[in-house]
Amino acid sequence: MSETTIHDIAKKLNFSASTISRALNDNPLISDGTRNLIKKTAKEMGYRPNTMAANFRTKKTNTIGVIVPLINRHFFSSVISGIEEVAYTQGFAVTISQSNDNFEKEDKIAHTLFANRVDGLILSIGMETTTFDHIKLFSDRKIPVVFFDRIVDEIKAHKIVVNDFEGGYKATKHLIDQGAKNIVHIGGPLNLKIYQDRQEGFCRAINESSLELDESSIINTNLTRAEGTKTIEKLIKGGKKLDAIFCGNDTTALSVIIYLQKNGIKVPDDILIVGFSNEPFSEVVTPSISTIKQPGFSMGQTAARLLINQINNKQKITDFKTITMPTELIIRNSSKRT
Amino acid sequence: MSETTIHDIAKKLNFSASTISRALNDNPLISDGTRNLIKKTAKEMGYRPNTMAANFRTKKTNTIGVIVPLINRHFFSSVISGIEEVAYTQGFAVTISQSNDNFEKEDKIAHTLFANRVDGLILSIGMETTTFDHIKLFSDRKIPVVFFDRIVDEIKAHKIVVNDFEGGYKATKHLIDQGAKNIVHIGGPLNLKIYQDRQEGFCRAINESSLELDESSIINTNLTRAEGTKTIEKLIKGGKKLDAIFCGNDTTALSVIIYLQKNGIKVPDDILIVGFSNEPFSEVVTPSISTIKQPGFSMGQTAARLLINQINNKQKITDFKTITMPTELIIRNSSKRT
DNA sequence: TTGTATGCGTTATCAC
DNA sequence: GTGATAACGCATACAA
Repeated sequence: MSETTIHDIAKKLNFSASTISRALNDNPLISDGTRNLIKKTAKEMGYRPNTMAANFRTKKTNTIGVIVPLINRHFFSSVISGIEEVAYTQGFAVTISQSNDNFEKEDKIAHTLFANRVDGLILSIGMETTTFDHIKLFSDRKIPVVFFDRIVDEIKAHKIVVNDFEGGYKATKHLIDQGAKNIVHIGGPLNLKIYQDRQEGFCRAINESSLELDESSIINTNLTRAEGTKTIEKLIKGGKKLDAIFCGNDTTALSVIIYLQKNGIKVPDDILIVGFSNEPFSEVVTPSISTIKQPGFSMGQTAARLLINQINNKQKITDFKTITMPTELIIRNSSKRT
Repeated sequence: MSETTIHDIAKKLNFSASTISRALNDNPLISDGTRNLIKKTAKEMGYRPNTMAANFRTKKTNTIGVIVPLINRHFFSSVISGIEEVAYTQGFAVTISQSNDNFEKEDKIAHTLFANRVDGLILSIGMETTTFDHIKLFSDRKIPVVFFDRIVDEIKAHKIVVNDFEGGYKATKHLIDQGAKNIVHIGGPLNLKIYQDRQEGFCRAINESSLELDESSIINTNLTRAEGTKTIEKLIKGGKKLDAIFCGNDTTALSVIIYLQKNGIKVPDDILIVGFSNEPFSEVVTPSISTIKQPGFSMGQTAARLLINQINNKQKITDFKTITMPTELIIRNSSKRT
């Protein structure tokens, strides 16, 4: 019933447990003969290493903790997929949690992951998160942390982002190039840097053009489908003059398009729309949504590589880099002036 | 530098380590006074329990292992999301891996999860998997296993599936009710039981009606976008008489719709379409795609609840149940006879 | 090249 | 109620 341990093998072979341990870990001190014998016997006896015991002993879990706002979302599951792929080849397990954009949950998850002594943490913070003690828990103790997408300035760590500024700029510039004169930006909450950056990209593009930057043309929401609908409704019913909208994500773009269509306003004929993220649906809705592509999978790969490097190279890192992945403007029908 | 342990607290408070341990674990033997004192001091000293040590001692990791073919896919990420949600509320962590439908990887993942002594395993097997020693590793040692979606007959365990037969039946019946006379089924590879079942549902519905079941009306593909396009092209160019198609998944339905629209054939006016899975895009494309909803999220929840029940109730289970989650026909525009 | 001794931090079994 | 002690399975410093 009970699992065989290295002691069982030792007894059977008249070796000491340390020899068994060394042989199984390919320690070069052990002679080929005994190593082979030990490995063979271990297999015969159905030996399965108790990683828990080894972890406890070595204070290494070979586990990476991941916190995302929501697993079930294309961008995040792509990132997770990329993380898992790299982690697997490097012998790391991946423990995943979702914060649901709820600070309390994020905080609790972080503490749990810490208590489980994950070797490193990769995360994208939730929308409510404004304090970072739960992250400092890790960084203070030299446990590597890598941020992606929704990053945090206050904490020194490697960060993987897409160039949100560039994305916002490109999207807006494209609308201007299409002849839009009154462009509205429905953006995300400004406590998240990505939404700040997208918004700044928007502002820059406007300012570089001959258009006026109008405060009332920037609305910040939580970028859900419901909020998107409410926001566009308020704009339209309020008589806001607009001929183009740069939305902070595709979901918002979608809700806006649906609302407009329902109310007899044509996209792109009357109002041009650009979204952000290249969600799978954006390609196939009618009209297809112009958007900014974020390379989720390779962001995950990069994050994992960076983190594992830190885990393996114990020497402390002095210069943390922020890797900015390029964005790509995908022009589809929602923004094509006919 | 080093973490404070229960011994540090014990020394400071002149208690024994056991008392600290008991107090921290709310053992009723400890008096309220000392418990409060200990908890307060623990907090002050920044004590963080070393879960690794506790796990090692108790042989419980409070961790659930999950293996899916591909994380980055809506159905699977939904299931994972459901698993995580339940696991979190019950105090379990979730370790996730993707097999990429590769047997070797699946095997290696299973062994790693076992070595890490996960308390239970939830999985959907890969397309290449035909032997199950890597799963028996768990079941032989009474470590609970729950299968979902792609299940295995050979192993006794709880299983969560959707009723694919019922789904196929409902979809086809709906088309018949809409007045379709020549219905084609573009189905998936028959080595996977789920596609067999969907196809059987199709056949049953046809047979129960006044329509003839025509062998040439069933085409099996790998259900990719490209295959879908090729298949519908061949049908149309071949002059196949058809007024409705039941597609094995939404992706195929989408590719069929796009092809038909490009070729001046109207959906649903000329040809009715029903898909399968309720992918996010199916709701928002034009025409919106009628489909069969698979409750991924609640499948994940159910799987996690079942697994955690087994983990907590040590007594061995004799009757394993296969839970068949109901499918839901979602009627949208692609199949509404106008 | 192999063996001996020790300890990781916690919980469980006794004892008092 | 609380304390002393052992044990979980493994890896490693030190010895031989």
